[in-house]
Amino acid sequence: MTVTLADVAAHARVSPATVSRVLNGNYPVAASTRERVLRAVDDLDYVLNGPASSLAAATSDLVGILVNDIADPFFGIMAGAAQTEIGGPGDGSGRAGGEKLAVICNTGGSPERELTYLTLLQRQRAAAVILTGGAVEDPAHRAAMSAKLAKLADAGTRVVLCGRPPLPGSEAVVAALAFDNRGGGRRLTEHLLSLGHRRIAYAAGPLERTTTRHRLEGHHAAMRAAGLVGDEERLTVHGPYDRRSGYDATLELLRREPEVTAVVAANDTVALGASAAIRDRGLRIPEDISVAGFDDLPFSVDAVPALTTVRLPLFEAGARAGRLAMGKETPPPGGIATIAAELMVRGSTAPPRK
Amino acid sequence: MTVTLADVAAHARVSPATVSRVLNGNYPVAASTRERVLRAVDDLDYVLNGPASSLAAATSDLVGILVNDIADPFFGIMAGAAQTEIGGPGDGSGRAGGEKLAVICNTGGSPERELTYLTLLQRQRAAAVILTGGAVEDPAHRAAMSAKLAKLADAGTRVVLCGRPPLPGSEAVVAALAFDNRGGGRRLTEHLLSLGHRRIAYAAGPLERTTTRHRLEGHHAAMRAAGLVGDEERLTVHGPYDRRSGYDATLELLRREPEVTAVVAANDTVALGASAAIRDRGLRIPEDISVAGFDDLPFSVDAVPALTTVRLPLFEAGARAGRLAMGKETPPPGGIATIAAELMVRGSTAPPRK
DNA sequence: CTGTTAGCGCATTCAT
DNA sequence: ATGAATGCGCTAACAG
Repeated sequence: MTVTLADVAAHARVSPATVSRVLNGNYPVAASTRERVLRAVDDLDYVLNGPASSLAAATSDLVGILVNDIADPFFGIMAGAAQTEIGGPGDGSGRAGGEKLAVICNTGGSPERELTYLTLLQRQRAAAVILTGGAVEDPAHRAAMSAKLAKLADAGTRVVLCGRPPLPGSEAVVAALAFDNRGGGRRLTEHLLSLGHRRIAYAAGPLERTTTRHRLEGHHAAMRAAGLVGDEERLTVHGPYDRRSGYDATLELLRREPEVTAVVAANDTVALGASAAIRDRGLRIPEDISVAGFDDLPFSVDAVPALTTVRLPLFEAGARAGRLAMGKETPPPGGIATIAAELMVRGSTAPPRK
Repeated sequence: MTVTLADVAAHARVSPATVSRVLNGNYPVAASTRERVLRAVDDLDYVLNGPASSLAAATSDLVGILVNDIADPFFGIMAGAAQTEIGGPGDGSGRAGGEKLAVICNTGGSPERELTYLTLLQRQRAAAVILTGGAVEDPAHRAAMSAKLAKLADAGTRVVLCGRPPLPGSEAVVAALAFDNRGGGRRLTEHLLSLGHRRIAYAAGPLERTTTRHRLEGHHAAMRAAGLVGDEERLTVHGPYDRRSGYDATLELLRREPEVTAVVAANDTVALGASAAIRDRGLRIPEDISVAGFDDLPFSVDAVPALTTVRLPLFEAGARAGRLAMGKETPPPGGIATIAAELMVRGSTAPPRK
């Protein structure tokens, strides 16, 4: 019923070994034979048996890309870019030659699912794994991740981090591309301070995430440098990276401190929710309250007023991670690269009212 | 170096077959033996060899989810929902039991890549495939897709369509969940007509996409019913489903017909671009020009003014597609279900100026 | 309920 | 440059 490599060999009047060599292309084969084999492949509509191939070769062409929330363009952009780089342009025939199968796995931000996906990819003998976005900081989970990544690396899987800080003590990782969340956060708050803001509230992300912590640390560093200390706890509310969270957090922050003149959000999506809350309270942006985000997602420039934020080169970082995973690019020195974050000043921030 | 099932069997003092049965759980095994085996698995830190397993069983636990553009939340939401339903809640141990590996594949809207991914999944002997979003209408590609899906189905892969109309003449498909794009498009334009609009421009999606065509047909049906005929060509501009396209299309439409009082966009993202163009031309929304979108993505309610649009239950549809792919839900009668689209009237549409 | 046996389809030695 | 033979690690009959 199903066509095998042996069928192709018979049809082309060569040995199975020759067909294998033609298909994998990593061995000299006479041009005429190759052509005969390829014609047989087309004639019989043969499709390689991936599992059999992977079993024999002890490696597969699967590449996993783990994301925290695929409904969030932050991850969609990175994952899509990585996949483009890995999948290659395709040969236009739909026949699928030596292509890797780059696949995206959505952990939903759950540490358990993250580990489960890694196990599943390990089971498939994945060629590479890319981990994107902030990591959960729980020590037990960190240890479990280190161990798992080490095992993957042992089995020949290349591990790349994208938008995630390097795991201390894990030489398993080929390369780590870390965003400068701390620096971006600091410059953003410095911008607000330079406008004259002093009472700045922060609608933060989930507590135990590296991304959350680093952005917040940058904010605090700027505040401290301006001599603004002591109100950190009161002017910070944590929540998920979604619109609703930004809305609720902002209402709570305004309740705690009605004199707030600026709200910094954990990311652009949260900033959208924050803006809605501010407007629903009858306040104007930026006249009454300034709002700032982080990431510079595509919709941010279209917010009204346009959102001041910190741009992360998500597409470029994802593409680079893809190349690193493919071994198409040499890793940065020490395996670690910090990716710059650029302040984007737009209409949502302005000097506070007198 | 690498632990095999035989090692586990030796360690647990049972036969390899018994270990296999414990791991797959689809065969009676004495509780005491099972426990012994599981302990051996943990002791040796054994991970099943997926390729070997798939080869022997002639089926894998891979499920593919194809999307046109993963950076677009329209797809991210559906894909994430499907993946949640397929991956299951996880057992919290990260050990990965009988889980399927649900993976997202980004075609970038390219027909070639769509076919390539299907071949790759076919090669992996995928358990199921979910195709999301509009299809390309080129006849050659349609034929190639039908043939490919038939082959997949032959090999035991379950095929589910989500947000994509059924492929005529393809019984390969387990179920097709189609959005009521036509009905939604019609009701949206009827809403504008009822407000008093007559000169309505349309910033459409890519020409050859089913989604584009159906939404446009709904629009035309409403216009025709109102006796507005003849200006279709002049008041329609096609482009990709992105912000930039909406911006450019709207400038062009305003150039062609300065008296336009409403712009309907192919989707919410395009509507964002359209809104920006309108504002850049010094016009107000909705006082000077009304704007409407499609999909009701999360950010649409936060646009200023909030975007009138057509809500598609993306999460629910994706989840249902996931269950269908898993065989956890019985397909709709005839394998086809139409998913209702709900008009969401918000601030971006109002009666035209006198 | 458990053990034995025989492939699954291919890549890769070795030969030639 | 090609062919023949071996085994990758597991599942699925079939016995018992």
